[in-house]
Amino acid sequence: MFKPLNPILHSQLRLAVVSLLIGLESADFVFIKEKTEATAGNLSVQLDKLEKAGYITIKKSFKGKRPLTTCSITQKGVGAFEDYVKHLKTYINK
Amino acid sequence: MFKPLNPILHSQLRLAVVSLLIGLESADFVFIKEKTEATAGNLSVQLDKLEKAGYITIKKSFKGKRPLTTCSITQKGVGAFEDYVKHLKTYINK
DNA sequence: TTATTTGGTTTATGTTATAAACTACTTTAT
DNA sequence: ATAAAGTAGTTTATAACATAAACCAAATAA
Repeated sequence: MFKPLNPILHSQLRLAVVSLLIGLESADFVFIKEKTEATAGNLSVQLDKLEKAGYITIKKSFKGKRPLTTCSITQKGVGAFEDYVKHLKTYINK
Repeated sequence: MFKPLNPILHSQLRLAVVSLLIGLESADFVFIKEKTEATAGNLSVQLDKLEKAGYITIKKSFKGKRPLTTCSITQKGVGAFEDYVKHLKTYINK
């Protein structure tokens, strides 16, 4: 009846990040921070968890002289998201 | 873009409980426990939180000689659930 | 040159979720 | 009658989580 929800995605910020990255080639730290209205600290931590779960990849580089952190969703991440949504529906469809 | 999710409902078990109670006149502790597959301890704690939030009412009585805990959703609970689902959609509709 | 801003990371703290242990009683078996 | 097992929960201890605050390194502005 109530299928277990993936705890990695059952977090407001991590879900927002994954949701944002879906359909996007990639997005950088600052962009994600602005869209999700997260604090930098929290975002840093949660991106790490998503990466460790294999749901996103994080690439570090420089834009000019400044550090640039670029994130992309992986196939595994897309699959997990779709699964999460499917399971969520067992909760929200009355 | 990403509306904040009500933290009281953004919990697997509490969401399952509210989801279950919607459309039901009432349900007792054991029934809810079975349907949600929660442990009794966790369920006890989470029902308490839902009651303190005003989302459900809890009535204690006896069925024969045994204690009976009966839960019903309140109007406030129904409203919060509907709101939660609406906000969730900002996350899950791509 | 010192102050501020940018782009983050680390750390400390409070909150949450959960299982395990416990309470209080009832029913069943001996 | 008494011990063992079952029912219906609650309380408590612990681990996981979310978050803000403090921090770091470098760049830019004053």
